[in-house]
Amino acid sequence: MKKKRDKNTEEQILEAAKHIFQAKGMDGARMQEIADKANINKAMLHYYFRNKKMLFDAVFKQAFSLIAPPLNSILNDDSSIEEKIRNFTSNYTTFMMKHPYLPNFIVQELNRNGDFIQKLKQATGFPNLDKFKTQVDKEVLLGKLKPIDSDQLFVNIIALNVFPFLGKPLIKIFTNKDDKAYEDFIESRKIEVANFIINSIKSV
Amino acid sequence: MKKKRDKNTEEQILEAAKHIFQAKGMDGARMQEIADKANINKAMLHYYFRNKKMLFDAVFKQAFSLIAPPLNSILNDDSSIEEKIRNFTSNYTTFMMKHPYLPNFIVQELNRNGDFIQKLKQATGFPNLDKFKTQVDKEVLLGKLKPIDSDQLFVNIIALNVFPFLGKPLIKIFTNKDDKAYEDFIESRKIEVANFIINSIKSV
DNA sequence: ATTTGGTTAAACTATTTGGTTAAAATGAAA
DNA sequence: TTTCATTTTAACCAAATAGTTTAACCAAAT
Repeated sequence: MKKKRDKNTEEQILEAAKHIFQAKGMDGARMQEIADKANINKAMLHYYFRNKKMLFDAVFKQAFSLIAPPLNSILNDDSSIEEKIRNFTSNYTTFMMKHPYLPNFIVQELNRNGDFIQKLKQATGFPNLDKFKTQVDKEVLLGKLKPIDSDQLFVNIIALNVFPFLGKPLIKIFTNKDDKAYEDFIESRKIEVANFIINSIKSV
Repeated sequence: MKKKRDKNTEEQILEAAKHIFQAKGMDGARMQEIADKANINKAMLHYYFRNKKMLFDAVFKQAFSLIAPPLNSILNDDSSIEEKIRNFTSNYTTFMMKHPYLPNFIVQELNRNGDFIQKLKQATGFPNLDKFKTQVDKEVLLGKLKPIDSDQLFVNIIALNVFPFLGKPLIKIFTNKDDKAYEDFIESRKIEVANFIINSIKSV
């Protein structure tokens, strides 16, 4: 009467689903392809996750949980804005280089399916900007930073760090880079982007 | 023996296909849905465009042609880098506000289908960065700009202008904005982003 | 009026695909 | 060894979907 619950199978499915969904999206992915990748009978996908939507949600939630908490912790530590920016830029680029499909996957599916961003907001570790915003305002008041709206600054930081992964194909043709050159380019952004931002906002 | 060729039908199809493909992507779009939207028999889609792939390509090519040539002309006019940045930021944001699905559509499908970016490069009006790059290098040498790699600057400009549209759902929850607030936020970026960039790169 | 090339609609086809089912295998506990 | 819940497999199924075919339609040319 004891459950055996081969945790391994469930993980194999999730791992395979992650690959397929991230590469092809919800609509482009095929349940059979996921099953094949996991070396498992297709019925198992339904046994463990009921249907495609729920399997997808599980994958998405896991992907989002990789991104959000670290962002949250950087945003809320006790360092200065300048340190936060340098820290974030370096860490996130390093992380994204290891998970290049992630940004596109999340942005894409969020644009496609608006309602399920609401569910995410409840999740623990969902980024909270309050501290960051008051800190920016304070440093502006103290004269450490030039006047800037904290939301604008936040979006600028994210944009400069995330876009290069979203727009990889565009960047490669526009700037005539092969894969190696692109990788070097990204690598150097770990510090270049931080400098670019600090240059712009730091008081002289 | 004369052809009647109701040009209108073809345009209706393209218009409907544009809407559906941009909202749902290649995989999520349904030929029947496109036909319904165009108020036309599904067989017409195949009569005019042969198959789904070719219809999609036509839509994509048209979308890309909306984006690329204006970028090219701004990049290659005779104004200074600072003017180019202000000009581009304002014009592109205005344009994107009228076509909010466009950036996501292009980025998405380019990431999905790597090979057809090659075809685009042949198209006339494909952006050429040479003049922009030499101009940046020159202004750096003249001391007008602080030292910066022209590719990095280019990507930063694009990132700051395009990301806010790609990441609309993310921005809305992270910064707690409803649709109106988001729109105001974007509107103010028409000048804020240019200031942000100029602040960073202009020599003091 | 008839022919003719191009256009449109309706019905149809073949295949793919998400999901189901029923039976077989597995393995821990009694 | 028997029992019995849990896990796995193979065969199915119904709906959806891209694409095809065939015949009707229409406007202009003869």
